[in-house]
Amino acid sequence: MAKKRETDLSTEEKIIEAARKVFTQKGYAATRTRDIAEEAGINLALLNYYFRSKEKLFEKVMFEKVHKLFGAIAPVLNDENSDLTEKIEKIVENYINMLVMNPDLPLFVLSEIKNNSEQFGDKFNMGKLMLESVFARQIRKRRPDISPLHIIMSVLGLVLFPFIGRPVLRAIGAVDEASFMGLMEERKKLVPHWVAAILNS
Amino acid sequence: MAKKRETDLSTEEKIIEAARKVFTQKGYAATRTRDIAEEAGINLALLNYYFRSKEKLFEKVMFEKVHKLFGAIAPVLNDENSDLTEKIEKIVENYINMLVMNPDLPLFVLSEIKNNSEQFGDKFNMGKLMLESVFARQIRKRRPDISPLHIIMSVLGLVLFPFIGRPVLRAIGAVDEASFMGLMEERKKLVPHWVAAILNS
DNA sequence: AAATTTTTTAATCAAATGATTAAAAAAAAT
DNA sequence: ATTTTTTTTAATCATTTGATTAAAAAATTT
Repeated sequence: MAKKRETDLSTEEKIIEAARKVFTQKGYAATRTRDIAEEAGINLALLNYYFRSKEKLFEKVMFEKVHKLFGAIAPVLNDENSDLTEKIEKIVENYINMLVMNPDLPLFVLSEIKNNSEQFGDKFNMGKLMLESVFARQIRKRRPDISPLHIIMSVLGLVLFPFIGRPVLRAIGAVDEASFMGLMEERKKLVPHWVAAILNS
Repeated sequence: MAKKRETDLSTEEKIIEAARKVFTQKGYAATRTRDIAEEAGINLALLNYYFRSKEKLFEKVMFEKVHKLFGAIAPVLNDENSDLTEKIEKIVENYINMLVMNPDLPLFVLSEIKNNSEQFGDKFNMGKLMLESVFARQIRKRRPDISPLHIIMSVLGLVLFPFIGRPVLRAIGAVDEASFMGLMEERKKLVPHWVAAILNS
């Protein structure tokens, strides 16, 4: 049995890096394995040698992306040592910092999940887990009169939607890249204020 | 030259109705013309007889969908006879009423625009038009200290995002169809309140 | 250095898919 | 009723695309 050489990792990493780029840019269905191979600068057969199929490669990329998207909120959900205000500040900051580096992430992940929602059914109790989290409990305590889902959807909408709508805003010439990112920086402070106002309304 | 018969419209309408359904459900790339033909209960060649190609058929559907999505906000933008509060109420109500009937619309349109943003470049000044609308002017008057884009993104985020995130919420078992729609009904009253709170914050 | 294992490639396959063609069926016009 | 036009279908094409195979090249082991 041979040891792994640097080139092994390098080639495999070149392929998956290309896959990240092309899948995120065009979606699963519109991506051709040849696109990925070309982007990685390797032969098509090599892609199937390292990963068994387009779907297997996609699953790897998708797994990463899903974790990146939900990783911004997950560690905050059950933190017993922060209050509601602090949690919201943390979620907003985590998300915007990550999304500025990965602006296409939400639209990619949400689209692919919609087209393949069965695969995410194994996380059957993730919904319950979210609604029984410390975060949800703190929301309920502050506003027993409305569903915590309303607040969660609102926070996520205020933070994620600009990135989801960004392609349209850019297409119609409403913002350029630089000013969009400037607005997102502003939103790190604005959104927590606004959510506080919502919780008091 | 022969007159058009009822069957003409009926067949053409059967095809485009099937196209609406399949394209919206699976997106352009994942849709096969055979799927549409089967859904319409007609021969594949007939699809190419009525519409010249998959792309032409898609353009027809896409045009409708884009207009449906932006039609909920467009007539309100330049209404001189309503104040900011009334406009927000109207936008929220229009949108939620329409989205309850077309929950997949936003994710579909935003995804397809992202993958084909060149085609929407002809509406080059639509961005300027939006930022010079009566609506934008009224926002600026109320809050000269922040970009009206912040408020517009926030209203749209609060209204559209729940529908964009719905596939995930359903996949993780956080809501069933009925309770989701119930929440959206509640949001018709909640979101205008919240936006008012944001504007005062 | 020789043998073995791992990596890479060129060539090719088989299935899927958008589209066309030629002919039949139906409808409309004469 | 006959002719002409329009609609529909079955069969087929050509291209694309995911995947495989057999052989070469490179690296590793012995």
